[in-house]
Amino acid sequence: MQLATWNVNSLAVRLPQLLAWLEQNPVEVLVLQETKLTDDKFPVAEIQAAGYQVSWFGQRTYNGVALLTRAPHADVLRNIPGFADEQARVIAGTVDGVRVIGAYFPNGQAPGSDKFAYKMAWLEALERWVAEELQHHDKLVLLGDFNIAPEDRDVYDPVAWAGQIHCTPEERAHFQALLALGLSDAFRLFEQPPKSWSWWDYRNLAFRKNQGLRIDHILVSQGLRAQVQACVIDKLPRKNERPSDHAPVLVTLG
DNA sequence: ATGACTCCCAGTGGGAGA
Repeated sequence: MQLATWNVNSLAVRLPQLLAWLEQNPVEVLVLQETKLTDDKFPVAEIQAAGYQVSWFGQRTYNGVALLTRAPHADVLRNIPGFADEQARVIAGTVDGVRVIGAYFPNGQAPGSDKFAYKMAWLEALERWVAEELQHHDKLVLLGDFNIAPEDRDVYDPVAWAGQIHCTPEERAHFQALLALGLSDAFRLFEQPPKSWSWWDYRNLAFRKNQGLRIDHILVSQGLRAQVQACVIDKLPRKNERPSDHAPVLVTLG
């Protein structure tokens, strides 16, 4: 069973790339972020034609998430229960006995800003909710665009990025808090190439120079950890014409 | 270098992303 996450940065623009990618990577589960589509504009027919059952939750201009599964999924939740949020950032469902939570974490913009405070509040709410979900689901995967680089080795220039958004001690403490719930960073269960990133700035020829961050993650519960066989970042879509700035991340469960 | 690119909504520019 393969699960993947991909921030597509506008599904309206990236739909052809998504369908091509799914042909090459017929994963059982895919969560999308930054669809940037209101629900009435979601391309449900195209995605169903590709062989997926899909739930979606969007808004115009910003945010927007979706859950695609080959098998039927149930118990769909949109956003974090008990956390009033005007932004469409979370979609969860259960498929093949696995609780899947796809999330587009807030960017935070800059430490000290209102958006950073929102990010902190959102992270606290997420942790409370995931802790509760873990009480009901032994097999759980939390995956998406976390907008957090957990360690300096996840940053191409950790000195320049020290204390900057995605790299602040506060954000990294929240990432550790998620791990402390019993989740494991699937990517770090394996030897990985150094300088592995999941996002590269559109500017400055950053992809060509491999200047990026690892901010898209797949966290697995203890009940799944022994089943994790591989976790990789697929850089190929970043080489497309008009690519997303993020690459998909995939995990393989045995 | 307070930039660089891309997307969106807008409308001949500006905000946001990361």
